[in-house]
Amino acid sequence: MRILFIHADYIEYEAKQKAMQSAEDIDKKKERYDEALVAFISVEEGDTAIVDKSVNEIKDVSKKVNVDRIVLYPYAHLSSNLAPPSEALDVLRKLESVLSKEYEVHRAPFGWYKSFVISCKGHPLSELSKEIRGEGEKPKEEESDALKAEKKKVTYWYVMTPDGTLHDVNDFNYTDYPALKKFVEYEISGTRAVREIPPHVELMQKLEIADYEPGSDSGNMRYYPKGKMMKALIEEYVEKKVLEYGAMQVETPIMYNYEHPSLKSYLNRFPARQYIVLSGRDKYFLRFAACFGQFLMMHDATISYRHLPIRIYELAKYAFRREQKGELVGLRRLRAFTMPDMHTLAMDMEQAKAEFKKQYEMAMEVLRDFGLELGDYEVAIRFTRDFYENNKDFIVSLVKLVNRPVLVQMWDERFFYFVLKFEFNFVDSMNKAAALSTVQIDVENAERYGITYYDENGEKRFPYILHCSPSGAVERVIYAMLEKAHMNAQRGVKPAFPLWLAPTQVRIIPVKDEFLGCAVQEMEQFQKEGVRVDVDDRDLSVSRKIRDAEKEWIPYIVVIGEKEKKSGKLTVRIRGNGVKVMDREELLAVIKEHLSGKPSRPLPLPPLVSMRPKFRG
RNA sequence: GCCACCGUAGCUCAGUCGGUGGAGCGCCACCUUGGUAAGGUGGAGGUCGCGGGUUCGAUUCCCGCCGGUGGCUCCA
Repeated sequence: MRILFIHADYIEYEAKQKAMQSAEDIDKKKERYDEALVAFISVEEGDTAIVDKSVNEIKDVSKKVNVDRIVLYPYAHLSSNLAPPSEALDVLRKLESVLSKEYEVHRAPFGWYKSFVISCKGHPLSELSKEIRGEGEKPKEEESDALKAEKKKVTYWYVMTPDGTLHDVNDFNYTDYPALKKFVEYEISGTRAVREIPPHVELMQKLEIADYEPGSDSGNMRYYPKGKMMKALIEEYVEKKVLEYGAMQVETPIMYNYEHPSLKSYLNRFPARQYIVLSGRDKYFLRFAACFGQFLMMHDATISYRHLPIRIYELAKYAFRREQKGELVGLRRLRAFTMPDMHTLAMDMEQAKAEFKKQYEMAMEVLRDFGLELGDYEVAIRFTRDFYENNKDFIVSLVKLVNRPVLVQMWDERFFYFVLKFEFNFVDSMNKAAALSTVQIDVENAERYGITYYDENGEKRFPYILHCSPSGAVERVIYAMLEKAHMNAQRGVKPAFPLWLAPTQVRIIPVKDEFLGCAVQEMEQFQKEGVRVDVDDRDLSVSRKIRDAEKEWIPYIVVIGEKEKKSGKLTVRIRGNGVKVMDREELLAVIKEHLSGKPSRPLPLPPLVSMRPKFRG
């Protein structure tokens, strides 16, 4: 059976004349139905056996478009393998009677030439065709171009273990890797989550990190002082990392001309997801990654094989993707986001692979410094069959580096621009996955952009290009940290940020006003050492101030009163780890150990808590 | 983009079967000077998301829009 569904504002039809002897007798020739799901149906040989299945298909579609009125419209033109009219009418009547139990069902007369007018709603689900077959029946082979293109997309899913074995995703034993299981489900079938606000959204607001900005387009956030500081630190950290790795930092424009030939052919590969900027009569699109500017720069550069590999880096601030409304969530998916983007030109596949592996290791280090360890994220490695056949050991070596099973996706033929890609994916408390770090080996864009280098013989050649974001979007890193903290809290572990990212690292609480002076003196000692420290000078009880500090996830809370003034020691409440009496130097040593090698920034808010506005509630 | 639900004080929410509203937190003032997760009293604060419609009268009912969330689709 073949069905063409149209979700219609209305359909009108009129039976004109009988098309066959066995046409139904009818009393009313003209009908009109509003707000209906119209099913144009060709009944094929043997369909009597699959009436139930067809009913379910129709119900399924009705549910998706949320209609309770169904019009069954006999339509022979969808198939060249029609059932005899008597059988067809019988099947249609059965459909009608079964569906009538739950829906308002109308059936257009069978065996008539009819005129009709239909108004299709035009949303993505409003036009849909289905072919329904019984078990064991095979579709007729028709090798259209579209089908061939579809075939290229044939993808194979596996789980690869560190010993290099490819396991069927359905047979793999996930007992020790529940998050991998969730990730695999998310990738292959999508997940169904219960209805609730994502935990990180509540946290980003409560902690005054980021918030929605109704005055802008959706997916463009505001960042409060604490959030801005965290973002800046993350950016500085990644930047330091890639510069140490050997990248050259550049800056390129955020908007590009629609008509530029290289850009045009790149854009045409993808559905329109750009922000458009009109400047006078010219049309520009906002970049969705830093590729464009860097590729155009490399196009104009003169490069020798002796220079390779060369790496250029830019913090794409912002990258813009006009994602669909329904896809935007908190900090997980945005329309404007900050993405560290590094491109490496490699002479040949060997060099590309060597770089790929180093960047993979760098990405692991980067995530670790954000407090995301192996096991907090799931690895996906994707490649073409060709690449796999020629580089099995290389791929296995990547899996060995993380020493845990990873999701593998393999395509028969290349239909993206890359032959190899990995991502580190964070799986959140709602079982949604989001890609963080990624590296890809691009075999297509050097040619598209005319990026070349001169080889030993002075011949122009196209390099391979690696795309690398060691951390993924900065906002998404914060999302992952917040979600991890939330999952910790659910397990009874106090949620916290890595010390180097905590907006306040040490809070000093004077027991009463007369110790405020001591508290401020103590604060200055910590300030001198570059620690983000503040004093809660508000007229509140000690326990109240402790409570507020805990709610801010402050790692070290120092209470100062009579005792401390006399002894010169500090009473320190260590987050999640009780209260300890220690020397200032001792505490400083612990803090400095955590901070070594990380960028630092001053306190994002006034040092006296009483001087701070509330940005939210 | 589609479907569904939601939008009341800065925040979290209650309420009005159509007659312009309330609590807790926060804020302000006063009292309290405190020892590791909420000290007390009082006060100010609202175009009930925005725009139309119905009505003598709309925060409440209807339509449209904006924003948020979930699902679908999507995710270079």
